[in-house]
Amino acid sequence: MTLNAIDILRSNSLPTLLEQEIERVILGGEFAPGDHVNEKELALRFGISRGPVREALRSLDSSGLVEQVPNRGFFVRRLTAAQARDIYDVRAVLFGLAGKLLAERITDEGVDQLRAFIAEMDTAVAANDFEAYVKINFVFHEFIVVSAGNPTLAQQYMTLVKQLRLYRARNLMLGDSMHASHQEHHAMVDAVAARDPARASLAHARHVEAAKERLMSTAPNLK
Amino acid sequence: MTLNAIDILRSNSLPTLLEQEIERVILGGEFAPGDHVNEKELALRFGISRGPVREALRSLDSSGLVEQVPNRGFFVRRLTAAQARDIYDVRAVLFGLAGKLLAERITDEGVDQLRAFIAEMDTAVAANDFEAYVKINFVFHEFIVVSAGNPTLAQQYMTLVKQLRLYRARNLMLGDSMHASHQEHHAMVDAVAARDPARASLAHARHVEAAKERLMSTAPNLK
DNA sequence: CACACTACAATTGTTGACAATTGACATTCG
DNA sequence: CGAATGTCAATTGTCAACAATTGTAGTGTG
Repeated sequence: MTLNAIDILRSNSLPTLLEQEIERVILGGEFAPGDHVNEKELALRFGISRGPVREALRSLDSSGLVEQVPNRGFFVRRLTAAQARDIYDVRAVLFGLAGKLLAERITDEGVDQLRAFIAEMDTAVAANDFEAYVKINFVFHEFIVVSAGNPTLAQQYMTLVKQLRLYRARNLMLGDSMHASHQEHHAMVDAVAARDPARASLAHARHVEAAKERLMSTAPNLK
Repeated sequence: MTLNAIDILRSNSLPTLLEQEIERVILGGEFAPGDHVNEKELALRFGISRGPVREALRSLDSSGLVEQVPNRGFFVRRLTAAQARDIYDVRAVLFGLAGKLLAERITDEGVDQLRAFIAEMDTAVAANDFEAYVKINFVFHEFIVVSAGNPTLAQQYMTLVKQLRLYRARNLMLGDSMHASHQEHHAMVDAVAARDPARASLAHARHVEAAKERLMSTAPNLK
């Protein structure tokens, strides 16, 4: 089901669309953490005035992806290791809640979908296709928090996932991390399929905690 | 320690200050959920142009306090009972984490401060001074999440607390709720003072869950 | 050579103007 | 009388212009 252009404009204004586009540009790696985000260039690039660009950047500031410095402009947020750790801790409890809610409400079709994600990631792991794994992993996580049925939870969780991409972009995931990570995915889905909220909550939270430890062990610097 | 005017402007731009001011106006009850937030009037009121007002409102949109409708403007967010429940669920796990972290790192001075808050609320409860209780309660909660030492947690938690004020503004807290609420505060602080992370986590999460039940039992409508 | 000062281009912060949209009200028609 | 249409004021969305700020480069001095 696709929206036509009129419907798109009816439900989105320029700053909203811009926000998504700039977010894509930032998280896509075109900007590094700490990079200056030039309003004028962005306005030229999208063929619009600076007003809506500033509005979009304000939103991204609130989402924690950029930081505004008065009279100097917006900069892609730079995360310290300590900040990344903090974000992971919050993300872990949120994901634990998502796992619990999911186990309480999952449908048979939902379990099938989760298994399908697992199979896709199995394939990527077997082929050592890191890039494919990361993509499916993102969609898998998003599916989980959206399916948990609590929009506030999904929004807060995805905000943190995006913030962490600012940190992870600097640190490559190692192959054995991918394997370990995926073992945890199996455990998560097994718990959900068993409709065991406590086990699912624990498996989900532990997955994020383990991801934190894996990431921090490959990036020991505190600053 | 007060900043002089130059320092304030150095570290804040107009939209940032405006955001805080508009937030105060909204949460202070001047606007009801669903009310239209008129850019032009706000600009006149603060003696500035509409540009910075729009930027500030964009931020508040990202924080979930207002909602933007294309070509119609910004409206104070209206929460359904189901949405409020979702927010409470997320808030509960966050507060649980805050309690755990606090129990792990609280100082003797910190415990004294918590006890001081409790004493103040004891006084308010004994005097049936609901208004004073609500104020101290807010500061008490803020102190807890800030003292937990995880800025991401504090920011996400306070964002949810503010959002819930949009819902609670419509529902008065009853006297017995205040008494029950405060019993839970005692349990929370006892667990933290005992440096028992698991007990503190449980007490904090339960407090928010109980607050949810109290609020929902006084507002049965789902819309 | 290092530091201080000056000039200036680039950028940010804000403003007021104009075009587009919407809701409220009045008028017309069946 | 109710529904449809037209009008218009208020407001939103965006733009370009201007003032203010900042960083950089060049120059002068000890």
